[in-house]
Amino acid sequence: MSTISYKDKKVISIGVVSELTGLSERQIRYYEERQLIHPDRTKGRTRMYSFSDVELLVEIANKIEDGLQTYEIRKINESQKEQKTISKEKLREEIRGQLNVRFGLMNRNESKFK
Amino acid sequence: MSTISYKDKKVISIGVVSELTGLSERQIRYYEERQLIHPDRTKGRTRMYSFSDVELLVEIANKIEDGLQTYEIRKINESQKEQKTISKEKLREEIRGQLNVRFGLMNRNESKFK
DNA sequence: CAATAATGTAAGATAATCTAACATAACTTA
DNA sequence: TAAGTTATGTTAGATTATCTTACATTATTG
Repeated sequence: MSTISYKDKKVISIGVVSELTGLSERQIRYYEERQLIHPDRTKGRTRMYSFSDVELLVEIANKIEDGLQTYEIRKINESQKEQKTISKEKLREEIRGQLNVRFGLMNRNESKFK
Repeated sequence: MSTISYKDKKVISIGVVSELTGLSERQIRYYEERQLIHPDRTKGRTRMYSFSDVELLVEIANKIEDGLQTYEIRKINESQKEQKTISKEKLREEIRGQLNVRFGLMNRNESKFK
């Protein structure tokens, strides 16, 4: 659990993100202002993005092209995040169920939510 | 074939690489000078590295710690690269063999080496 | 029409990187 | 042992990249 892959490591600065996405730096910073994206910062305050962020930005760009407004996109993204959490929890339950069937286990060490 | 994953995309600048590897920028540039590593460059001549490069640098650092010299490490890396090419070719042959067994095919379109 | 949204652009400041050079300690080698 | 080589540090000056803030503009929306 919680193994952080390369995809989620925030190691890319804004110039490269701009090239990868085709968005201007102005746009990328603006989407942050509208809370669609959340880069890390270095000590020097340089924004750092992950490949996941790049993917997200491309999705954002598509939605903008479709005429959506930033606050709508934020809502969508937030509800998707919820969705993901839920389905992860469901997956966990499923797995737990299967383990119980196979080994007849009760939940031991780990508390139900973590 | 030749799908380039995030791992091989050269999007990381030297400061971050330094943090990820624990090596000084001086060391990283020196290993380039000794041809152990081959970053891309932006138009502005900023060096750009991939996660694979980061992994390679960690291996290099370990070998240096073991007392190897850069030219020895380069030889090792080069022969490993050869090795990889060979084993990939072997894998290809194996697969080809299996396909032939299953479907009775001869090599059609693709020339033997590419 | 007045406000908001999305984006461009410019200016000045700061951070990050580059190259080149000099220094040095630890090895090698002739 | 003297002279070169290796690996690394450090410094300096130049250049590139990024940051923030502000002002401008066009389109959209209430």
